[in-house]
Amino acid sequence: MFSKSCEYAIKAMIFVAQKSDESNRIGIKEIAKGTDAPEHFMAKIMQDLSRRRLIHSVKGPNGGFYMDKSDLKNSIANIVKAIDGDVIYTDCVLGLKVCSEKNPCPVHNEYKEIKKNIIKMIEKNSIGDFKDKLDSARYFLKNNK
Amino acid sequence: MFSKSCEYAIKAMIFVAQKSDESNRIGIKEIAKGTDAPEHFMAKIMQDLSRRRLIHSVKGPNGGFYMDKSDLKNSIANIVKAIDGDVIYTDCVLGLKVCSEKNPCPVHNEYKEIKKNIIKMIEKNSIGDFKDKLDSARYFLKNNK
DNA sequence: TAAAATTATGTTTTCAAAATCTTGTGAATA
DNA sequence: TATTCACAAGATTTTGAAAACATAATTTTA
Repeated sequence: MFSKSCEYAIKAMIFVAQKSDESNRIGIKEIAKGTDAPEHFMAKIMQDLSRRRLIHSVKGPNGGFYMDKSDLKNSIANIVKAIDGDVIYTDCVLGLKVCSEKNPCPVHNEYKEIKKNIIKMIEKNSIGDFKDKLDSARYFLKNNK
Repeated sequence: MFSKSCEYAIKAMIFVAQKSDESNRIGIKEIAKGTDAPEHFMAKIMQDLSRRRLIHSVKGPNGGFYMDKSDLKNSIANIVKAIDGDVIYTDCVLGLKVCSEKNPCPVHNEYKEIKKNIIKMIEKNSIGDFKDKLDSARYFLKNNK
């Protein structure tokens, strides 16, 4: 569904949303630990996210990543688009280059509804929504060992 | 969603369903051409499918692949399971090793419904259904050049 | 014996992951 | 107050493994 990078990105965004605010930043090491991701790989993903202005970062001592109010309003879809592009919006389940109403693959109509639901799911949910969920402590970003 | 191999497998199954019967087999070259797939790669996939008894094959002159009545009853799900295993049934959108009702990721509940629809889609549709669709000539297995 | 699937092996490409180097920033200190 | 040091993100490169794709040899059978 999503690339590994994208999975990590979503988890990281939710994690930072929950753990940080403007005056309380959080470093890569913690983010990697908290999301069960390889540190260096996560660093690269955080760079992408910050370059695309989905998250704020501060260098130097006491620096780190944080999200402000407007960052929290970003939808999951914005993250997905930043990392994976718009493949989820355009791709055909059977991998046809062109798959449309005029030129449908055999499963096009069946999949159309599903795709609609997927898009609805990632667009209607904002990072802020998940912050609240995680606060309730019934949801997880990694498996406890 | 599905692996490349799995996409090819589904296309090949639909193609053979449409083009062959017990006395009229179809060779790998034709299958590859008809589905826009690399010939040798497709050969390997056809082997898998035949080893798992989702399709029939005959060696030698005038040999090839074909589907009998019971083959046509196979669902898309059977192909997916044969090639990709049950990842589609068990995997978490965010890549958690364990993601369940007891231990849900933040998007678990949202994705649950979507997964249900995906499974319904691949289970309710048999290869035979798509054979009919393709016969109607409004559907495509490859892009015309 | 020729046609076709089957088997085995090899190459290329892609992607996740790791390592390393660079840049910017705050704080201590001489 | 200028200098230096340490910390943390930013950027680039390298490595490893898996997936995708290709070639060649081997059966099987009409």
